[in-house]
Amino acid sequence: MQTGMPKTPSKLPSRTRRRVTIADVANDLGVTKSTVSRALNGYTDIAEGTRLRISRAAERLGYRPLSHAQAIRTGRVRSLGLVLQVDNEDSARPFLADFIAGVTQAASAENWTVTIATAETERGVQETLSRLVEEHKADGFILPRTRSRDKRVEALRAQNIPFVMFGRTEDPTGCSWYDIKGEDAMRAATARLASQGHKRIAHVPGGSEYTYSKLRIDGYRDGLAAAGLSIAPALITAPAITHDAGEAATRSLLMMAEPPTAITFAVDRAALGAYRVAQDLGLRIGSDFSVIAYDGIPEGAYANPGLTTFAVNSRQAGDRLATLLIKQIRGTAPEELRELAPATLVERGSDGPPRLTPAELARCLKDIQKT
Amino acid sequence: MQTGMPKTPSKLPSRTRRRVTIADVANDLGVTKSTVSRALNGYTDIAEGTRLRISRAAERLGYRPLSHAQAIRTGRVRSLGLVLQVDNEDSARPFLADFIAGVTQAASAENWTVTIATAETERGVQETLSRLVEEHKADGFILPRTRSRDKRVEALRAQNIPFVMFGRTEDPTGCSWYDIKGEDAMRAATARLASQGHKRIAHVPGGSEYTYSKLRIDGYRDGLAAAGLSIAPALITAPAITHDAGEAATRSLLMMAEPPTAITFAVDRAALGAYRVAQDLGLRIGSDFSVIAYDGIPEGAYANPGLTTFAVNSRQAGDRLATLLIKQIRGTAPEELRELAPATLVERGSDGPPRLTPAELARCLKDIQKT
DNA sequence: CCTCTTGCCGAAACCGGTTTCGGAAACTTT
DNA sequence: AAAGTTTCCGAAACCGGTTTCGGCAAGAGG
Repeated sequence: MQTGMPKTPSKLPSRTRRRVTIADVANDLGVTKSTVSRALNGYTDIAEGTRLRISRAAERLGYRPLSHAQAIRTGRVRSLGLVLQVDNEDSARPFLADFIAGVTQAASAENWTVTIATAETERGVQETLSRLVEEHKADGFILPRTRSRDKRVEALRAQNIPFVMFGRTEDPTGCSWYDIKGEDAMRAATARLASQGHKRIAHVPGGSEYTYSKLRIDGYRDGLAAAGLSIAPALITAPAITHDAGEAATRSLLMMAEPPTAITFAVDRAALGAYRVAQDLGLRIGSDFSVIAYDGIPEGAYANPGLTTFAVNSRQAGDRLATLLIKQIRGTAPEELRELAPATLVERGSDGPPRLTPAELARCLKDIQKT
Repeated sequence: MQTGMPKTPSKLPSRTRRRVTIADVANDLGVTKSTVSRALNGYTDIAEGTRLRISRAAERLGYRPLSHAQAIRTGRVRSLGLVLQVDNEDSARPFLADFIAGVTQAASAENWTVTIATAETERGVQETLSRLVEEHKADGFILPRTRSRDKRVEALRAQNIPFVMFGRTEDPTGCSWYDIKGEDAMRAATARLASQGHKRIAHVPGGSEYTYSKLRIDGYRDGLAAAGLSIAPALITAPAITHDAGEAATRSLLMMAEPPTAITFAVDRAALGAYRVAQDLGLRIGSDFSVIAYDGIPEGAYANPGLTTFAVNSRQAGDRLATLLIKQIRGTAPEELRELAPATLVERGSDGPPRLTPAELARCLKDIQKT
């Protein structure tokens, strides 16, 4: 028996033809690897002529450094990490493709890649993130859906690993973020409804664990105040981010002695729940009561009447987040990497001047109940 | 001036605390790196006792091999590549989150990761793929949306790089795939409609460049034949995969002298276009004419009446694809890695026995046109 | 003309692993 | 007891890059 046989594993991929390595480039020009490496990486102690010869030779030979070979010395894998939480409920996330497109596009532009992973639970996300960190599969992370108190943030901050948040958080020390000014959107929504003549405007907030929810409530309150309307705590319902929850919230609002003639929703999906209520009760959205929401999901366009909403540009968000993260990994201080962008109003048919006063609406609803 | 200064770059991340390397584990036990490596990688020339001591020490010290450090010797980065084409039209892909969840879950289970990238055009995909291949960012690739003649397949096959397709292709040599039996679904759809009493059943196919389109047409034809119905070429429209195209296709069918009383759509989204036609003409879907489609997008549930459709399990698809790909990378022959799965019928309200005969429907439509 | 810089590059170490090779010790076999 | 096998592990090379260190040659300054 031959002794040179491997004792077990080893099943190296049968490379069709060997890669072009840095040594090949060096040999081709009669210089050393180190010279090639420095020339290609912008060191200043290389003569301009040499640099040119080297980069041309590299080009000609089709040399591509292996990022994992570089990583072993530099500690950088040139990859961004993205861990998504995919719950069963809202796994159908329409923005996702756009968001990912934005992230990968910005990464590609710098010749970086994106390592993606998913988990179902919050804990799962946490574990997956740790695994990626431990194996150093990415140089930094993009954290979507930031919570007010976010364990991911705490973990990464403690280990001094670069990250950017999509959304803001309670304690911003050492954090970078990109976020949409949801508070401005809700303020504008309320103002718009007020100027249409609505006197009682309600708000259905999003999940209370997320920062955005609080911000949008603030915006709603500010809008009321600016319009000189009083702030009735009863007009803010329990959080609702699903169809069903939105439906329930709408019903509870219309059941009030003095129901609102307009409802702002922190989230489109919840707003679509209101359509079911309207259909059920025979009310017309946009006249009997108005709805303005936030997100800009495609279903909103197909609803009848179309949902007036503040749309966020997910692709741009992904793009900016990746860009900010790369900058941070390259050394920019996190505090300098913070961006806010506005949501854009998409005017459709779900809002308009109120046909009825709150009292009239209440009476009308009572009539409907009887039949 | 100190000479030890770097001439330019070098900005190594200030590691909080040094990683545990294989050398640390070796020193801890007084053995060599090579022993640790072989023990941890299942070589047979390591005493069982030693293996145990080593793996326990590794565990205790929290040792995690860096995959990129391994990759430099083994040529494997333990990562799956996924390049998505995100066109503007259908960037909102509801399955995507599920699909990605499936892929990443299966990858994680084997301690692999997923490298994701996107491009807008077919050429862009091609280029992105090449880049990932050249830099060896992944050991193999998952190709969604396979075309009958697919350049990605040709390129990867030529370079002998592992890949699996979501969908089938014209020339299957050296190919692995996972696919849903769309042909069976369409056959079943046609059979179902025939058994409900429909005599004229149309089909709106998907994009002709994709294999699935041809297969579904085949299924539709088989279904007609099995039901003893004649196959009229005029009942197969131009391809339609969007809302608008589906609407146009539906209109053209209803405009016929002898219109179909049932339409099968290769794609849900196109089927939703039929709803607009129905609303426009005051027809009732499910009685005036029936619709059965394929895909199982969430919007189908919200349509009125709900869209009867054959749903595909995207999550499972992603899961299986990743699993097959990993097997292939580990050495299984591609030809042995082929799987087909059925779509599952979701019965909702868009189909049912025809209220009218084709002739009556035609007359009815003519009446509507006049007014 | 001699020393001091400076510019530029080669030699060699290094990064964290894997794999080859060979040899000492233990175990069989004759 | 000698010779042949096995078992198990250490030494060292290797993978493809990056970075340090030092030295030669050319130019600057005295």
